[in-house]
Amino acid sequence: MSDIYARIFKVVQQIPAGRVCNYGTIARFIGSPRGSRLVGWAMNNSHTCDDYIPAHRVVNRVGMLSGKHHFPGENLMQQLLENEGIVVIDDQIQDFEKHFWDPMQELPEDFCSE
DNA sequence: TAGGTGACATCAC
DNA sequence: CGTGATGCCACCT
Repeated sequence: MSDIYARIFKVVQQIPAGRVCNYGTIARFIGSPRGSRLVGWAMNNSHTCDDYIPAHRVVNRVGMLSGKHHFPGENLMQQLLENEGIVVIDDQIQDFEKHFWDPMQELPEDFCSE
């Protein structure tokens, strides 16, 4: 597994329940400001990681469940989020800004340097 | 080796 | 303010 994956998974795993984050922010935090697509790609391959990756807490910049179709079932992603207290309507997270979790602010500066 | 793809983001019109 | 086009990085065929 590439080191960048380790960083992505590591950061995603730090997202607390009831919080969400977007691809761009994570991409910047791990050192690939333009690699937002890599984060999504990593989520798609999150199953390759032995640890559990709460990929449902990672959405696009507007808080839309762009990747719900990649989860098993019809609306598992939405169910998981709602189960954590997040209101989701029509694949759109309500009050996204309030639930937003910023790794730059919540994690130590050197977290990505490990 | 080269070309195409993707759970995005951003700029231009 | 909405839609379209381009850039990005790593991976796969």
